[in-house]
Amino acid sequence: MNILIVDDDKLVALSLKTILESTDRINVIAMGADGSDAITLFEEHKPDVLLMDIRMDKMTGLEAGEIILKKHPDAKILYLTTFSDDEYIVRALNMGAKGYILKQDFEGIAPALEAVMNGQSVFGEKIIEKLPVLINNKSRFDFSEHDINEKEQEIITLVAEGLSNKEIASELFLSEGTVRNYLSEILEKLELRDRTQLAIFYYTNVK
Amino acid sequence: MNILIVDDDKLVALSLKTILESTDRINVIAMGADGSDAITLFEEHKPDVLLMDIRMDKMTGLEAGEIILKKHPDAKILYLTTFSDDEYIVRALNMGAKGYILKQDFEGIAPALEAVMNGQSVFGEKIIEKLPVLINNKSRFDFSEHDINEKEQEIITLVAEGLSNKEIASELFLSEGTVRNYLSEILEKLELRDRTQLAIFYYTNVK
DNA sequence: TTCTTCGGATGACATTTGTCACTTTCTTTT
DNA sequence: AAAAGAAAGTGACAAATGTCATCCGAAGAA
Repeated sequence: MNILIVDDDKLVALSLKTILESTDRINVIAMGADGSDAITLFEEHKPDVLLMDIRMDKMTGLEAGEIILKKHPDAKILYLTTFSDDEYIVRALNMGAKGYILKQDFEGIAPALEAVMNGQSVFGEKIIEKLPVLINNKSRFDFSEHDINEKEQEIITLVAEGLSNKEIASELFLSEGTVRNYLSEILEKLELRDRTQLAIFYYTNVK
Repeated sequence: MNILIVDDDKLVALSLKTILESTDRINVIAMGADGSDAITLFEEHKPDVLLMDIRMDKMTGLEAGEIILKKHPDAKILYLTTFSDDEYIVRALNMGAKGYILKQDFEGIAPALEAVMNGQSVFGEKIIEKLPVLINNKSRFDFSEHDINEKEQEIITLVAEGLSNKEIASELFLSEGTVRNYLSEILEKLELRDRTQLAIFYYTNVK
């Protein structure tokens, strides 16, 4: 498997090369330092996978990627970056990049390359967590971190379905007063004012 | 790396096992045939990665995944499926699955598992192609079709931001009573009961 | 000029909601 | 057995909410 590495940080590029070449299936055929390098080196070597940084002088990895993909729609480009900017993720996805992983977990780059080689796409942990947000503005919320117990979660769900306290009570076989007490507790824990804000919270942060 | 395979098609499950065990780093510790198997076997073996089909009798892989992830948020679940249904992809992403790949390219499953093991997420080619569509497909609600005028829209927006009638009134330089009247009108038009349902409506249909 | 419409406002009313203090009952802990 | 917690409930209260009939003034339409 022939890889082209493009990164303006020589140190990063070199350590990547070292790591990747320690595996026997991967061969680094060339290295570049910016977007225009990426384009010329890609043309010259036709690597199986192009492993490229996003932020670079002269031409960013995204621009270079767009140009390369226009000419070679099957090019496999795997982005490598230090931060996870929403804009970048969307743009990379739209152009048809094969993945977007964070430099920080570079021990995992070799298998990621293997997967890309097999036609799959790979995303780093931090990246994938953002996808639900991008898709429908929903992110996952960890109830346990806010001391929200099982029963409270049920109530939150029902509030988010638009039920009244009375309806929730009969749904859960509790008295209306109890539901009110629970809800009051929930609102305090989440620092919200009323059930509407809770529903909003649910739809913007949970699920 | 210990893997749990769950698929109701014995043949598929067996060939997966064979393929995966031909690599030296992967060890299949157990196999199940439906969602409830997945849950019990997961509890019993605590596999590094759970490789699971989506469509199964009794309990689907998605339901099982949700249950497992509720108890073990760090569980690594990789879905394996024959088709690429939008609904499923979104649901899998929302729950926090580590990937979603098509059975058809099962030669690539081993590296996908490696990548997942390294904390990354892997998606099949056909799957990732759908993501941009999903991201840009935020359904938009056509207010004009429901006779919702300009002012009413403003109020809806503010309700969806969690403001009280009083706050909305001062925001819009109206009296609280007027806001109440408007809101009452809106609720009737949209056939909703209260502001919470309106907020929910907003977050599920608008934007 | 009247008539009508429309945006906005009032006031009154019944409900719903959120808060709080306190009780009961059952289960754990000590 | 006594103490300490949960889980659930009660009653009371203030505030917010939703509904309705009605009113007012300005802008158009007849």
